[in-house]
Amino acid sequence: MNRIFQSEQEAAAVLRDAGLKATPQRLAILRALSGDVTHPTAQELYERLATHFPALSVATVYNTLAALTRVERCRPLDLGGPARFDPNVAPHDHAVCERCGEIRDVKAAETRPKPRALTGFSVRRVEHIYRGLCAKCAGT
Amino acid sequence: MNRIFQSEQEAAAVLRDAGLKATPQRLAILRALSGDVTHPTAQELYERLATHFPALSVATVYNTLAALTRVERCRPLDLGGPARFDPNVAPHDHAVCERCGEIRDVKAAETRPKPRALTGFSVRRVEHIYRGLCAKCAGT
DNA sequence: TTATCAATTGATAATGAATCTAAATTACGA
DNA sequence: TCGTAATTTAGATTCATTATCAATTGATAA
Repeated sequence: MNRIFQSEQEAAAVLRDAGLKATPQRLAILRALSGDVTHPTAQELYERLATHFPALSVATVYNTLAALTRVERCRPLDLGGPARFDPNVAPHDHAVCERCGEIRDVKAAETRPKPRALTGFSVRRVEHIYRGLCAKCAGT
Repeated sequence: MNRIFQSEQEAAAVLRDAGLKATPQRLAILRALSGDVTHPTAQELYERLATHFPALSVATVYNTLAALTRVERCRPLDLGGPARFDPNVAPHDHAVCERCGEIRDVKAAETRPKPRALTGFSVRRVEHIYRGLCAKCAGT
């Protein structure tokens, strides 16, 4: 489970431990992303932060997300459309609603197929995407 | 298994049966894509065809691929980067080489987790992506 | 055949995501 | 406090994709 960084100190430590300078923009981005369950896009994060951080640039958001990814503090999701970012780096899967676009975390299925040898291909990680309708959109 | 359309007649029939006009550009695109195992991008298909079809426009390639997708004759793959198109619409998965980018079809794993009910989410289809290294890149 | 007409095409413009650039700023160890 | 490499920023740039719309064409009916 990923948690929100309560204090700047805590967030700053995370960045420094990863060998990244703890700039105010990075702190803001890290704190905004961590604990966010909605899998925001870079643009969404930017808009959310720009209000309280007028000088922030989109480029910085992209840069920071790339840095955080390198450092295993988040993970990009390619589900079609702009990349989304998941602060939960523990292995898990995703359910995507085909109507409203909601992306929900799914516990890694126990039935998760063993990364079998695919005749020559050495599997590093398996990714599962469940596509369908969320409760709301299924209208249950 | 997907096969190559030997004759234009055959390809034309496929299009008409799907309620699509059998234009020369569509025939060319359908025939180029069918039986292609490389999961080409729209751009790649365009370049391949443009040689023998100078008047072809990229827009037409995109339009046709969208039409073929609607009609279940191919399937777009979002794996990061430009969309790729798979003429194999039978359920199967993909192995993506993280070094060279090769995308290989993988028989739908028998171990494929049952689209379980995800507390409210109704799963329509499950997608698996195996990321790792292909035989060549693993340097075996 | 030929006429008709909606579907389709193609050139280009427009949009959107993401990266690059280069100059100005800044975090942080010495 | 300083020096320096890392970082930020605005804007330009690239690349993928969609939109626009006049001109063309496939399919059908006459």
